Amino acid sequence: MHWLDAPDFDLEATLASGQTFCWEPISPGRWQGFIGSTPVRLTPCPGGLAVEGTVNPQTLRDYFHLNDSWAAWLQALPPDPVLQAARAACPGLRLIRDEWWPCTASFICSSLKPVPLIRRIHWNLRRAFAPQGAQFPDLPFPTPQQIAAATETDLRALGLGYRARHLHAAARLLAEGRFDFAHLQDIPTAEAARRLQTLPGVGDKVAHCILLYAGGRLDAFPLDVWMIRILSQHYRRPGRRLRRIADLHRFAARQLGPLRGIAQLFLFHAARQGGRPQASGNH
DNA sequence: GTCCAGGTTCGCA
DNA sequence: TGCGAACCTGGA
Repeated sequence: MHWLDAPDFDLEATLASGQTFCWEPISPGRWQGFIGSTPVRLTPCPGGLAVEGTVNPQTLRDYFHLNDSWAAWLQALPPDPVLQAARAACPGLRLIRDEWWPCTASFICSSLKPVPLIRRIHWNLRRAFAPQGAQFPDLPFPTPQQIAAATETDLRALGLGYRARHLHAAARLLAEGRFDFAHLQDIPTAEAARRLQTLPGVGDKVAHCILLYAGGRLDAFPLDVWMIRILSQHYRRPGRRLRRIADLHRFAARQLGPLRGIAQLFLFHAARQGGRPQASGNH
């Protein structure tokens, strides 16, 4: 057990905010999970975290952006009143940085599921592909090869529903080398999102989640029902309706700037604290 | 029993 | 292009 100095950091908000599903609560406030393939248990303490595990402190800091660049990014966000209110509502919220495949697989499973159920599916996958009876920390996320080798029926039994077909097909593309996350590195975010959408079950929203939460693309902007509602409620200009996804992305870029992924994190979290979004049909 | 959840895909104008 | 319906499932 060691100690990590982390003032102004809200572990609970960060891990429960739906960015990552690689963590599960084990008792009030206490979480266990994985940074990449490294198992960690974290307990919040005044001014920081108690850390169980062999994780390198710098790795932990990078994962939660507990470093100088975070303050600089916050400084660079636009002085937008709605965004400032959202930031004030949860100043300790941070962006995390997961690995490509667990992040992608989890978000393929996320459609029309609330966060706790997505997390359950994620951990079902870890447990289903581990040796019988294995427990934390011996629960690595299954590889694309492992998931591709399973059947769709196997996956459905883990609570995936119709998403099983998508996850299985996406895993096959990766296992067969027909899709490689490395090819996303040096291309613009919009192009990277288009390439990610060649994976079954990955549409615009999920692609942007993957780019923000695994790719570290701060200009990725997941447009879910919450964000669409926020944009239309707070930023809509009279007489102009934003309907098309491309229009919404352009509008978000203008309104929230190149770090709009960070802005999204706060806006989304603040909106969720406020209650359910209105039913607004499919998007 | 009914409704809904951080969406994607498919078919059809 | 753009719209609407279908899709699994668990929890309120």
